[in-house]
Amino acid sequence: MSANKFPVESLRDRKRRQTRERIIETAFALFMERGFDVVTVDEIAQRAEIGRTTFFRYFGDKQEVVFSTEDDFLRALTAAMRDAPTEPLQDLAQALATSRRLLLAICTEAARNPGHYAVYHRLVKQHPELEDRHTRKTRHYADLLEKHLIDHGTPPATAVLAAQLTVACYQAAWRLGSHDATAVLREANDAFDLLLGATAT
Amino acid sequence: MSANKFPVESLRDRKRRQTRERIIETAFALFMERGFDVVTVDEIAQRAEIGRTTFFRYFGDKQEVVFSTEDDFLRALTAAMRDAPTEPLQDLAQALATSRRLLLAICTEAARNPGHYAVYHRLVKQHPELEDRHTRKTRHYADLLEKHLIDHGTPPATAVLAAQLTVACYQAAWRLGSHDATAVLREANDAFDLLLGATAT
DNA sequence: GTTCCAAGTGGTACTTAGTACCGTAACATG
DNA sequence: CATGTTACGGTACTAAGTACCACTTGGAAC
Repeated sequence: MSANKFPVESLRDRKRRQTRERIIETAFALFMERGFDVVTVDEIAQRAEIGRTTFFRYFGDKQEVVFSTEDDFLRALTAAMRDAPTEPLQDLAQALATSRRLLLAICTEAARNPGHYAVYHRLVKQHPELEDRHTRKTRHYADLLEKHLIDHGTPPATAVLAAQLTVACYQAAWRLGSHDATAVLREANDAFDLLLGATAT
Repeated sequence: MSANKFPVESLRDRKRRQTRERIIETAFALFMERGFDVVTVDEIAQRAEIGRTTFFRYFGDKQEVVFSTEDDFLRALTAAMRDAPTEPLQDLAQALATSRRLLLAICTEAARNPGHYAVYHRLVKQHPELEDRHTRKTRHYADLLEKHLIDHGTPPATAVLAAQLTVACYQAAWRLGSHDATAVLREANDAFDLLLGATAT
């Protein structure tokens, strides 16, 4: 179950990884070229030199290809949560400070691959159905943040709100949105400052 | 184009409204009975005694039936925006107060039909693809709020954030979520109080 | 290396959502 | 009542996603 990173990647694993990457590259290229909706799975499969069936073995549906980096973000987030200090978090301000730091971990991970992020950003912004899915992802982050806060002693109502406010800052940044990951990160921080600045005064 | 409410509803209009309502009722009944994903459009059409083609004439896709009350909410929101005082809105606190009032208008409209809201709530919570669409609706509200604020002099960055924070409060209420519209309304207000309470201190 | 098992692959066939088109029926208007 | 417009339902099509099956390939044991 766990990815024991060093039992040497077998030939099978390498091939699997390669075809996965080939699918992703092919799909993104086609999507950017002609738009997500008009590109068929058949087409992606052909260009990636695999069968249609195989495509759906790697990705549950056409949209999932677009969100293929999701796992990396989740890993970054859970790692950050694991490393977070275990002080009890009582009020909204404390909760926000924590979830802000956790969100930052995700953005930082995204910034590790600026090119990919830029393409992702454009694609999602241009296709409502992809943005729907993107917000599902965001909802999931909110759930994880919320759980983390509750586990650290934040009252449920406060935790839920803090999580939602945090993703709201992220959404604001996304919306103001340059296609640049680090810019989004900066804007998210600005949003937090604005929010907490109001709090401090 | 505009619904001139009094040229007396023609026979055609009445029929149209009736079939529309019949489709909605039939669909909701089936969805609640067996789940959104397993009910086919064919089935809805048969039970509603219309052709499959007609279904898609009334609703762009299967999901749209679930969100058939959307128009009412939008009407309520735009009406509230029209009636809103035209003082200039500068800082985040002012912007939040305004968008809070506007959001309230939507919730109030929802509370006018508690039974329908309860069913809607259950359905959406049980089906991720519907929740995706639900958040698209919420995004749209955010866009409208944002525009309203900007039109009333709020600086763009502040407006975007205020709009996102507002829907965050709504989302928190939704998530804490009883199936009851008035309860959601109350919880949303609590969320605002919590948020602004931090602001005031 | 040969054998054997597990895993990955691609093809066929099926269901369903959604679109385009067309002839027909029902309403509206003079 | 005649005529134009709007709504309707059927047929046929494309594409996503699923189920199933026969085939191939990598891994491991002997």
